[in-house]
Amino acid sequence: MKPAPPKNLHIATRGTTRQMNRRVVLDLIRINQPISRADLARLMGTRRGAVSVLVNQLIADGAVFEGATGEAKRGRKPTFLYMDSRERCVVAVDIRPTRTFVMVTDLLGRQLASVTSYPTERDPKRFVAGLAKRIRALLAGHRDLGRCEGVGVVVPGMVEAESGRVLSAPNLGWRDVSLRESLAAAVDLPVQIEHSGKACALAQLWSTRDAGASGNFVYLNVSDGLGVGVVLGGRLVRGHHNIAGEFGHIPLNIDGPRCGCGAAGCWEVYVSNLATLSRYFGRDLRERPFPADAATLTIDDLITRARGGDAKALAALLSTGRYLGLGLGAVVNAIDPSHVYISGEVTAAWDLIETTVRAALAERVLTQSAGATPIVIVPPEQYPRLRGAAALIAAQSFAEHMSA
Amino acid sequence: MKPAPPKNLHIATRGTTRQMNRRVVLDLIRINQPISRADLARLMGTRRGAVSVLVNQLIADGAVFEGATGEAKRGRKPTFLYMDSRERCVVAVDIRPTRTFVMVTDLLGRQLASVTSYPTERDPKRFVAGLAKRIRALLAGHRDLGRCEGVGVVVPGMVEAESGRVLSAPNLGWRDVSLRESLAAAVDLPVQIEHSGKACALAQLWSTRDAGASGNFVYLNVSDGLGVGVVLGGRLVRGHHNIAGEFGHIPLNIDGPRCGCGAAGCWEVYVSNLATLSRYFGRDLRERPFPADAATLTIDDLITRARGGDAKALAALLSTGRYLGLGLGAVVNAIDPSHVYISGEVTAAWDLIETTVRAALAERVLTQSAGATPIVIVPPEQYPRLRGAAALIAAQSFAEHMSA
DNA sequence: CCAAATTTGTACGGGCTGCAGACAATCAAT
DNA sequence: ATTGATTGTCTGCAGCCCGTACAAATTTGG
Repeated sequence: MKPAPPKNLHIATRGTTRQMNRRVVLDLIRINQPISRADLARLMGTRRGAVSVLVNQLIADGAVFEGATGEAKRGRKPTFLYMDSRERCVVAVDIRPTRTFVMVTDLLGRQLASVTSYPTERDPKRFVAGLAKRIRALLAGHRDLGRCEGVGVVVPGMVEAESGRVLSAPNLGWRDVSLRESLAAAVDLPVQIEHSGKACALAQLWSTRDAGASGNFVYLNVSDGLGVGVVLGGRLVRGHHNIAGEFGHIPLNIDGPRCGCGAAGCWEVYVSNLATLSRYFGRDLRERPFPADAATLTIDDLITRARGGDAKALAALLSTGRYLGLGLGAVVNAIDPSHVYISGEVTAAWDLIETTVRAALAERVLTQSAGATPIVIVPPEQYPRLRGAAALIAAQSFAEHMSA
Repeated sequence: MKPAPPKNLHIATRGTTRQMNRRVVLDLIRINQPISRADLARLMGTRRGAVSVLVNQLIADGAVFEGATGEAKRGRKPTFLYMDSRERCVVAVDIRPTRTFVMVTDLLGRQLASVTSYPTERDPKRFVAGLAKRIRALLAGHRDLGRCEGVGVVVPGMVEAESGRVLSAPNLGWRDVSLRESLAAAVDLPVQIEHSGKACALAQLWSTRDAGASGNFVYLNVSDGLGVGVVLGGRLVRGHHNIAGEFGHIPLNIDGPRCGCGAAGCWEVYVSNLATLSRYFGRDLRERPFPADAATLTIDDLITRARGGDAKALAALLSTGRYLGLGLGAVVNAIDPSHVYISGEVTAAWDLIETTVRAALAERVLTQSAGATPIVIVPPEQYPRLRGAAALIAAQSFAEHMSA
């Protein structure tokens, strides 16, 4: 009789050392590709012999492949190593209240075909049916992209980690929808669902150069809602029920306007696109939900008007900027990140609102250094949310090569 | 020429496995002592031979010692192992705005002598001189306690990790005080300084049974200020500048009363002891700082009055309870902890305010499960802050046995 | 064109580690 | 006294990294 399994207690066995280094090698190849065995050894501070064994094992497992030989000023030319992402693709889906976006990427999250979008069907059942139909058609039309490894989906709401059920997505009106199960059955592919903020943070973590090294950052996605993802110590913070990071629903004012989540005065209510537009139209923010059919004007239009000299538009943006900075101050106080990444439509007006944001941040922050926390804008051209969706599948496919 | 050192990149070497298991064994002995080698092997799921080697090495290093043989129903009696905390002690110091508390503990944080306290001197230089004098006298009078391993100090403010300087402690009126350096010179002992919330969380982490296993919790200390410590994945969250976890300064209302930190409407302003007392006296919270000499009434007195039927006292407490729950909702949304620990004077009235706290928490939280997050009260008899101070030294002394 | 220098990737012995099973010591129950 | 169970140790084995040496590949210098 084998002894009881060590539950949640990291005992190191003979193979643990190999596993750890295997992971490091795979990470380094992913980040620095193309790279040679000798360069890996230099980066890791080990001998070339050690990495050769690891690399050859990864090649045998199909995680890595040898490409063309590289150039060297003197001496034998190195053989470059690449992540093996050939003939495999991922479907990334971004569900938003108004429209749903679909993209095909490779295993590294690189775009392989143009992004398509269509209006979001609010009924879960019909939504799944429509999405599955589009995914099947997309893959049938692009057989050259290789085998599809899975579908990654980001939603503006909370997701249960194990089951992939959407617990609550107020902006979609969804509650307890078993999205993963039904979609997986409809497309006959592995499906991963995650909160948009968490997924964006995950993608950012993956594409960061110094992977794992002091990875303490916060990712903010400002759009219909306010999605936040937190990475601490190189790991995405999930919390006990996988609902950590909901900074969008910390209060700016507990007596403020009501939020879709049921509470009052959440940060999200002050900085979402809807909030900015409502402010422009002079409506009371308390009249939420704002009638959607009346809002033909988009945030992009608003920014254009602000640049064109519309004082009311500029004021609405600056007001959003101020609230953004105030809430950011709370986040910085709580997390003390080394960076803050922000994406979303409103970042197109960053040059207009930056000083306002920073001033508001400094107002609430406890030290000068915290007030100087670098803010990095992630431009919409990078499709951060779709990249996050792709990362969900890529990370999983990656993990398979870790333990084997 | 050795290759460059692997910067922030966890490469596993030959000895890494041993180090990891050494750590696990030491942790298990600390938590479960007294324990035998055979029981350790069962807990870890390894063979007895493996743990024997580890244990004997720890004994040789003086981290662990063999005690009396234990009892067994059948077979050979096991030899119990203990953390070697004999003839070593730690001085724990809790600096609070009104009084400073001092206690002597062993390396496990167990109280060895009665707690003493004296009024806090606000001038840093004179404070250090007075504290050093008392520590020297205390140790001279208790030579039976063995060699002092160091002095752990908790302060209500931010501390720079490397230098041990107090960056800012508004409630003490301190700013950029090099406390560790000066105190270490005055008492000629190692000194560790830390924020009270972080230290309490650290102590809680250490005394928790399942060390490291899904250690996701938040520690709240409600007293003169609001000290918060966060533990995620079994690790204390420090952040980039060691100022993470300052949830005391997230806003409940950005237009609220001014806080000592410079911002407005911080959670701390609504739930600190001063806030509760001010509410009882009917003063406007905006008149901060409250005149200290006028406040001869303590929170404990207030609670006594509330129990005696003083409706105003009860109302003040319930109001604090409501704000406590509202802020707690923000913390739970952000961190999604498995537990919340709360200590501080006001917890003596927990039976009076619990339902109010829970109702307010549920109001702001996003899921039902999050609203049911267990709240554990840490009673003042356990001296949580002093235990936290002791843990600072114990953890360090512990770490020395990890790598060697 | 050839030899020296340089770089890459591989091969082999050594040391450290955990793994598995056997063994002596110890103690209660029979 | 015998039996059976339990503890702690010991010994051979396999896995892994470390250090060194070595062949292959390529540029540089004459």
